[in-house]
Amino acid sequence: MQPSSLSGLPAGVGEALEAEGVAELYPPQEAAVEAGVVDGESLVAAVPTASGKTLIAELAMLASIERGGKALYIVPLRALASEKKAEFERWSEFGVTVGVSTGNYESDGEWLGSRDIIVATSEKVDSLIRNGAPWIDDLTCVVSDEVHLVNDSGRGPTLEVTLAKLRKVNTGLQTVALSATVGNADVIAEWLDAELVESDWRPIDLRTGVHFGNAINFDDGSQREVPVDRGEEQTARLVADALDTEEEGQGGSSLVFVNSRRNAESAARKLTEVTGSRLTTDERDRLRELAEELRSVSDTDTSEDLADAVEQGSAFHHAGLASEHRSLIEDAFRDRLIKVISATPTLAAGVNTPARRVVVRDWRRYDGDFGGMKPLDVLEVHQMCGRAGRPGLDPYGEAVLLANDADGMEELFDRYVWADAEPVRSKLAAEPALRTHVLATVASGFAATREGLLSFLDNTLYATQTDDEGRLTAVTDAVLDYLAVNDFIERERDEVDGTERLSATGIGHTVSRLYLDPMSAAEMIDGLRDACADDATNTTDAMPAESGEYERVAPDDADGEPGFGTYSPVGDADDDVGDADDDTDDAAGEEDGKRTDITPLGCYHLVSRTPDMYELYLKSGDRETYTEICYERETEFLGDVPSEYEDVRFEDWLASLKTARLLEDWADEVDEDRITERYGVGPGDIRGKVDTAEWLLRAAETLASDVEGIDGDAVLAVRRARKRVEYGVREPLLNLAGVRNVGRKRARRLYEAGVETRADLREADKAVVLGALRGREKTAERILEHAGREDPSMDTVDADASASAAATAGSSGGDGGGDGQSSLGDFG
DNA sequence: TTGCGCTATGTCTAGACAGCATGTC
DNA sequence: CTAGACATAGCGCAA
Repeated sequence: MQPSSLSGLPAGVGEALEAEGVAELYPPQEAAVEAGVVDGESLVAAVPTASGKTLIAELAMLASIERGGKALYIVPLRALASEKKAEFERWSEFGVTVGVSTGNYESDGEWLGSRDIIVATSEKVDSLIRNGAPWIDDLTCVVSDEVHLVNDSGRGPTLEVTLAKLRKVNTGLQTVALSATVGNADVIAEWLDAELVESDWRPIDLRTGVHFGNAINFDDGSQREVPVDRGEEQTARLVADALDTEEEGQGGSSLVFVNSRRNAESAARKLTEVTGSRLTTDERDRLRELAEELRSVSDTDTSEDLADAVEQGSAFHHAGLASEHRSLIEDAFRDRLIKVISATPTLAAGVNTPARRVVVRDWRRYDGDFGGMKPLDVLEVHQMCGRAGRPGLDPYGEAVLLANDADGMEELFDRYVWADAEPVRSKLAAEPALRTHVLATVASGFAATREGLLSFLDNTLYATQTDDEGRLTAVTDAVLDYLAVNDFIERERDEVDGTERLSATGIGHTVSRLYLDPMSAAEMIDGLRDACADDATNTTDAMPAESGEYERVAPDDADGEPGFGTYSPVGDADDDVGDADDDTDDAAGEEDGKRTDITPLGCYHLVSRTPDMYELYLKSGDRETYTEICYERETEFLGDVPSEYEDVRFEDWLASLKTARLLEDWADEVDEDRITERYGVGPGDIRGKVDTAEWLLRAAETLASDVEGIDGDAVLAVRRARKRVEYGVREPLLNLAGVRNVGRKRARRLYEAGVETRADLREADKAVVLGALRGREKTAERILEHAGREDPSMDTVDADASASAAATAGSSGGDGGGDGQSSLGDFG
């Protein structure tokens, strides 16, 4: 079937596709057309990755737009949103416009309504529905990419409920669901009233095999000789073999999947021996440049190790990397500059990074709940394998699993090579998921009674899958109780017909719109109220002692009451607790003359113990460290501190305290590398935590001003804490850090040089500013401009030496151009 | 006593969505 | 029911 033979598309689209090289539709695409995607039929396409799924979606969207409609494309990852947008923008010559909306990035509110195609994450779509985005009603076509995500217990329910809502608002909405090949695509099709196209067809052949001994044994019965010498690593040998195989003059790059960050890093280091000796001089030069760029992203060991490996043509990839690291690596890999990446599953589901050969080195991963090493899902391994085969470069892709012996090889063949992916199962009937979605469903008017709610939930995948109707009802009732107790919904019995009416309270609406887990909201409200109540009854001793030591007093009543231990301050310090270099006293706190007992640490702990913040893991020794801090700073926590004897709860509390301390360190201008070292995290983790904290603190501010019993001082305290964590600076630097292109580092340098505020920036001696910014004229000019200075030009200005010295003394190390990584507007 | 190399024991473990609008004399 | 890479402590031994 030729693209130009399709009717219903905007004029010229078929020809344009043919000009792009799509002479014939792929078989699955043809099947989709036959099933009626171009005519507005709903469709589930369960086909392998990179087999032209996107084109199926494009045909549906373009045809829908041609009929005067509007399309929504739901992506599973923020990073994919921009990738898809760029892809769809090639239709702009046919008048098709594209907009993106994710938590991160938004191509302007009102404006979205005028776009023909909108790309968004499922959570963002959910949020837009909750907030009543007007264009939702205008949708005629929705595409859900990677629908098998409904199987995920954390995020699946959101996708499920969101699709149900879209279809409810918009009867006759064309639903196109793109899925990996899963065990029960038919059930998904049944749920969505859609036609089903299922296929294993791939445009680039994929050979899957298992390496054992001296050869890879492929699923098609062929073998490839890859002898492993004694003392040599299987992985290294396979990567070398791919590189040495010249196909059309190209050595093939590889992707190695491993099961932990540490393994990813150590594998990358080992693989430098393979890649380093196979580089041209030109590649070496370009890699050195890339390495410098990577180093300047962040002053951490992770950054350094990554750059060292990259200089040799090898890289690692995991969520501890900063996002700038990740995209630099991905781009360089696509450009074939980097020869091998060893990665955790980040890369399996993320942006498109095909390789000639994929090596699945580890097929088991630690899982605490499982109690050991758990075999990966078949679906996950298939996704990894699916990354093999670069379109236009490789005649076929190779995916290789590793076995140590014949038995192992047989097991891998049975378990993964021959196996079909697991069926997808809805995870909706769980309290955390329903807590959020029941509230949102009631708040945004999709249901007004318990029965209405249950009948709405009948439109979900869960309902079409389950044979146990009772379970969903039971969990829903439990959740309704929870929401009512916490004052998020109201239940009123109608005197006439006896039905129970459900409605969201004011605060319930707010929680729904803020996209908070109601439990997070409840925790934050309780904590802040508690602090304000203490404040009112206890104004004189509410002041936290600056350096006081606290000694725990065991609960005085040993009866069965599950109460909390009581703690009281003790005047005399008898030992030296805490790092000397780590004083967190915040002199600036007193500057406004009004002391509130809500400290940043208190705020950070409050949001850290919320279910919306995922926990940092307590390592050995952490228990003691943080128990100690818990007593030392007992007065700062908002709400009750659980007793040390209440094991599980206390453990969670300490884990949250660890997160809170990380945030506090960040807000105290502790160097990034100190933080990564101290908490055992990567630069990417810090950014993630900071972002989440920022979001939750902002939500806490909104809640606090909406709710009874929380005073204005508390709101201000939360705001201050939020700004400090947002910019990563102490109080006095807040003003400076608000200037674009001034992050925590530049703000500190300017401050040390005597430029203390935005206003100073406009008045200050340019030589001083330039000195503080280490002589970088362009940076200085941009900053002055953003500060509102009339004449930002730095021509004829010489850097002031003493300012430069003061600035350097203030911060450690860190050269390279990309400093100030905490500022959003930074560029390379 | 010092230094070395070995083994027993202990430690640690993937990923990632959301909101929101800034400041000024 | 289930792991494995790596670091560190602890030990025996030889010089």
